[in-house]
Amino acid sequence: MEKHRSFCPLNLIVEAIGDKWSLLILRDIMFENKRHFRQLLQSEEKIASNILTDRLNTMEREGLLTKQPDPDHKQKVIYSLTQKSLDLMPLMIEAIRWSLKYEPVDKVKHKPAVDLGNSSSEDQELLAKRLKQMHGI
Amino acid sequence: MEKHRSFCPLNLIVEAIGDKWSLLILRDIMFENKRHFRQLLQSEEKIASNILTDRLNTMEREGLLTKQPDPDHKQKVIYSLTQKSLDLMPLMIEAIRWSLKYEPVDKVKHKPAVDLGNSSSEDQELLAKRLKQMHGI
DNA sequence: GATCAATAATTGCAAAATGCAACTAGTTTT
DNA sequence: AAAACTAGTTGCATTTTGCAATTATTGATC
Repeated sequence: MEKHRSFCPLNLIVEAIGDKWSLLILRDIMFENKRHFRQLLQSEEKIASNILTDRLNTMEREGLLTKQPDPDHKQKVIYSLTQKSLDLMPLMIEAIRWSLKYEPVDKVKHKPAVDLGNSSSEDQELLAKRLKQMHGI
Repeated sequence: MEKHRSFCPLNLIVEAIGDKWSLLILRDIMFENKRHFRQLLQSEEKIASNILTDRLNTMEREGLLTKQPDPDHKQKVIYSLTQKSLDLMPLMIEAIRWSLKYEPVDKVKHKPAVDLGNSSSEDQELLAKRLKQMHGI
């Protein structure tokens, strides 16, 4: 099952989150406070529900997410970040910075991301702390 | 042709380099000093030649690489970094750090990458400068 | 100058990943 | 009881990737 093309750090992260959707799902959980399947389904990029299911399960298996039943709603599942996925924040911030420099980012619609790209490391620490509380890490 | 799923910075970078190979090709050019097709073909991960061709062309179109004929070797092509791809270095370093923390990196075989992950920002600046010279940026 | 090896690809076909629309079984709301 | 909502599942079409063989051109060797 578990087979790696190589044990190069860059390859390993590509294998882990280098598909077209995983990082966007984590973005929505991390920065948009989405915690339910239905919310994640409503991303701007319009992920298909079967892909979403697959990615959520894969990322759970990889330790990037945890699932728990919603106590207020028997049919809802709450998705939470782990330390492992939270630790992708620095990478995501570098990604945002790069895109801001080179890609046609909609800076109005995505002002929170822009702000994050420009935030100090203290602000990032603060956000990380807040997320850790919210996600019970 | 040019159609984006959204103009979110994270989505745009995923669209640009979020496939299974682009980042590894850039890694080989950036950190392994590979400059020719044949060298890139010999990556540890065993990329197929048609995929390599496709990614090189795509990345050239995206401004992540430039091609030039090798003056010493009429049938060789030299691939060079651009400022745009060089500016992915901070992201790659964060990626390396994350993998070192969470993935089964072979730290012996990939010592240069490990060292890069642990390097100071001064060392990174120095490397960037050296690469800029080598690639004529 | 004929042969052989190396170069950057290209081609054809198989396999895997993704996309899309409809559907499901159970749950909550009205 | 009916309607709407929940996290998925299913089936099928399209796209991307993987693999092996092949190609046209150039350079090096004999």
